[in-house]
Amino acid sequence: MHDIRLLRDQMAHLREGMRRRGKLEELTPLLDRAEALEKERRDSIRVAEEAQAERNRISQDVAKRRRAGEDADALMAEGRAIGERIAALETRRQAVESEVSDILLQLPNLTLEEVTEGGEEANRVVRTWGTTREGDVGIAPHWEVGERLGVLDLPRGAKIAGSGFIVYRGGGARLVRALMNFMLDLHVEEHGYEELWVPLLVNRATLTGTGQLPKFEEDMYAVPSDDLFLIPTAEVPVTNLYRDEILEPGDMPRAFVAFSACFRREAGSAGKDTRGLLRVHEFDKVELVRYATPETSRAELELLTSHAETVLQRLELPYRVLQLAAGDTGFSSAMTYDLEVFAPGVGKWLEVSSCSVFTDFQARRANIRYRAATGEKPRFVHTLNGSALAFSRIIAALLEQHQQPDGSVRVPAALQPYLGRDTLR
RNA sequence: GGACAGGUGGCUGAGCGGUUGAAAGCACCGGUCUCGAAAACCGGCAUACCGGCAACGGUAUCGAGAGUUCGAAUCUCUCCCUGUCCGCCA
Repeated sequence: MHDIRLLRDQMAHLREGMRRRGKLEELTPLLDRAEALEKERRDSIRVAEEAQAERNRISQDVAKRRRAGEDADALMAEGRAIGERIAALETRRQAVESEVSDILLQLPNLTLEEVTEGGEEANRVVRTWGTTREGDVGIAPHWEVGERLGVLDLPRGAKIAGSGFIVYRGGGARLVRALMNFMLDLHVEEHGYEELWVPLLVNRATLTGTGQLPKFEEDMYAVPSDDLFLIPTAEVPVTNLYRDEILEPGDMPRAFVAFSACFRREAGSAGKDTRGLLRVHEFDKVELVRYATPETSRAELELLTSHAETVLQRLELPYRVLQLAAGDTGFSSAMTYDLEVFAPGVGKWLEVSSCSVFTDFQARRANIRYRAATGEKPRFVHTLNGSALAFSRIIAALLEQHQQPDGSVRVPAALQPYLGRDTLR
């Protein structure tokens, strides 16, 4: 969410930001409306507050007369009339304010200067790592090798829950557990993150804080009887950890890592990438979240991304890093790197991580602040997050990239102590 | 799920429906005293928004929301949270 003050004194800047995302034409009516409403909002505040001040004066007079034993009926009648006027003004003011904030919630974040303009086609590969097995013949897609090795049981997953719900078994089940421990240990012990274990069910206030609500309610699994939702990512509970709080000097920066299952209805993507593990309703993920100061957040994006990359390197999976163009950058993000790993069995680059800096866009919405020094005014933190990493696509990539001619799968050295074996066969 | 008891400023804790933004204490900041410190004393000390160059003025906020009233921290209702006891349960 943007600062409402932008509507007052930085309209040109705001319009330019929308243009860079390729959204100016679409959003111009909203921007114009918001600019006018903000003016009306301030006018209506002034008028309503003047009426309230008068009512307060009258009430004081009533009290004074009462104490003096004088008659106050006329004043009370006047107060009643003003009360009605105030109610009307308040109603109007609330309508204006809620329309402004509705619009504000629909405007995407401003991307950083260095983010290139344009849509998906303007995404830039900033670096690659490792050698892909693109073109190697005879590499089976992960669902085939997974079923053959007995590590995946897709039909039974579909039976007990539905398509897009996975049963891992034997070495596959242990692989999930191994990935969890491997990634958490790496980030805690080598990268300095605080480990968290968080609820998978969260309330509306939390989802509103990170922006899933009110706009994306349809994308989530819900428990209506208790008004709770299954989290689509650990970003939601973790970023909200300090919602409505002020961090004191010395509490910054913060770095959190959490494992969680993630639940996505994928309502709009039926029929796309439905085979195997590429797009599922429930998957596991280790998520990194950082609270930074405005001065360091840009540099922390590089740091966070490098932490996610380390996981891929240790798993010996070739990958590339994409810097997303403004038009492809997510709604709340100011700058995003996507990490894509190559899966030779399906012949595709798979997105396994998205590392973003949100500037103060999320923090304003979730009201997460910090004090740089004792006595100073609180400022909004800058939030960052990135997956490190999402399991199901990583498992797909492992089953394909490390597939041997005999159909077995080599386990990368970093994972062997966690998995207790060097080959899945 | 049931029964009680609560939710007031950074903390503790007062608060008859009418100068209560809110007593008092602690903490914190400044000053006096002191070689310095402690103690003592004096003063200051919430946030947000609106208007104003500013001084300052105004409005709102006592868990959240709605209501009663000329006027609500104080009365009514709904919800949320915390504590204790009971029930149920991995």
